[in-house]
Amino acid sequence: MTMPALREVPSTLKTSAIPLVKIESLKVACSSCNLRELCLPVGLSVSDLEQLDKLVGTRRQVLRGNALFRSGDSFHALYAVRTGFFKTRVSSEDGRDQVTGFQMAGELLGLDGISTDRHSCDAVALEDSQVCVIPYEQLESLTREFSELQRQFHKIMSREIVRDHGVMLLLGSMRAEERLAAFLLNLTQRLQARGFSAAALVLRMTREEIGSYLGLKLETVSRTFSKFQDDGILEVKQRHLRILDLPSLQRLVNNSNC
Amino acid sequence: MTMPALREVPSTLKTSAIPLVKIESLKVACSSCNLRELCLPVGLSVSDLEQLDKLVGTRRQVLRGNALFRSGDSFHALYAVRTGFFKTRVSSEDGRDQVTGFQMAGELLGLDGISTDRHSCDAVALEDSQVCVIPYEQLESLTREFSELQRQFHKIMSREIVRDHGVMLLLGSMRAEERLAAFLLNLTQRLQARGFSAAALVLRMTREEIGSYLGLKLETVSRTFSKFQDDGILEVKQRHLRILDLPSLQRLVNNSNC
DNA sequence: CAGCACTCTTGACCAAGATCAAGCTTGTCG
DNA sequence: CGACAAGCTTGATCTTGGTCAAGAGTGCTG
Repeated sequence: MTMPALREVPSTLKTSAIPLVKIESLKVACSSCNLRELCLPVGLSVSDLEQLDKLVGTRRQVLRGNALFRSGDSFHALYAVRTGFFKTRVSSEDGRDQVTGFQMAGELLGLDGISTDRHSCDAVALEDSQVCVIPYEQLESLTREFSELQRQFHKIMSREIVRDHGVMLLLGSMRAEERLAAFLLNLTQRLQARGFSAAALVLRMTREEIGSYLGLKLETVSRTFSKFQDDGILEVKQRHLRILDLPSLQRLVNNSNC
Repeated sequence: MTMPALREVPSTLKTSAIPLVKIESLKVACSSCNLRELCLPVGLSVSDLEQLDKLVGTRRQVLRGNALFRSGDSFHALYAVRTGFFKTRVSSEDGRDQVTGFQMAGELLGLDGISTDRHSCDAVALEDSQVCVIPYEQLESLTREFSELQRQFHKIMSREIVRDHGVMLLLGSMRAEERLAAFLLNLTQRLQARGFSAAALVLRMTREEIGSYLGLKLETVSRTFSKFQDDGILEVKQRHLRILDLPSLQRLVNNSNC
């Protein structure tokens, strides 16, 4: 599998400046989407699902390196990743970036925008991707009518808060090896839930992006990968990983100080 | 002002084991609460507010060192801090804690519980406190009827997500002085929004709790306080702080590398 | 195909913050 | 009042991960 260099497209060319590719022809209804057990529709009845189908009309393609939205963009919709892979990041005024998450198929993007009607982070595609557009006004109306959808939506927001707390725990109290191990375990769990092998994976992000997410420098990420390889825990070939000793990884995360 | 030692009450005595003090006599309706411009009611019409009054019936007192809820407790209600001060914390399996936030009057606790119907963090009172109990089932029903309340509730959840991203940025990319400066600025802003002086404040938490929140050890927090005092930025007397040079603090957060 | 841009790896060295330890302050309680 | 317990400060030392630098791998592009 080829993995060409990801050059970020200059900011001026991003988001609204790029003609949005809408893909109505390839329309797939939520009710027949193979992600419906992972995405917004989880737990919905057939009739609720039909309502959701009316809501999620358009899809949008985002090419690698382009932003789905950027900090400051006005907020109109949530996005469900249909194919591909994203990162989200926040920036401080003095230009420092922090990757706040990586999103794969079935995961929701844009919840940050609800609070102020403007997005407060960037969402950038790490490979050519497609998202389902969920107009927010309409979603709010629909959740007022269908309590199961409302419940599911609230759970998704709450889950994001819980996830963020987990990242804080990682950033605030784990050492480099523990952070990387926790990251890898989380990735493989999510890939497994999508039917991929738990043992072999291809990273979609650079060492620098992993480092930013984990509060480490790229050199430390690289060294830690090498150490895991030396210890027989991983096989690392650039972005291709094979997990050789899952229990060791789990031990690193749980029994860290032993 | 006295500040007696905070001994944490043993876990077995907490939450449900302690007879909950319900304070119906002191009932204050949301519509006449002096926190209504900071709390859930923000932006609601008079008629919506009257609905909210019906929902928020009981209050509950939580004494210093006691938990309002703990990780694993089943989730029934959100809580709005009416008086006092809380911390929330998550724990990893191997016993490490991470303080994920400090909550003061008007702020909401318990959003973490929505995702799995169980709380995933502890909320502990740092001083004797009172909270308004917001039964969650009823809140959901009410938000289906009143779109302004719905909108406000969603904004609060989203704001929590955005706040968490800010903490990740802090934990992932700032140095000790910057972290403490950012923490102090955040605290004073929130105190100011509640009508307190921006220049003088009394910390409700220990150095260790600040350290946990900021991903630092208590000694580092203490040393950094001392450094700020030596630099003429702060006056530090145990938990009593006076901010002498606000611009310097702001510069520390923004122009960190200059 | 050559050159380039980007990413990754590795080594040498450095520094921020952790750890360990001692002593001090403040408030509690018998 | 005196002893004790928490919490805080400060010093000395150590460790982890950051910084700087060089070089190698990979794939794109002219």
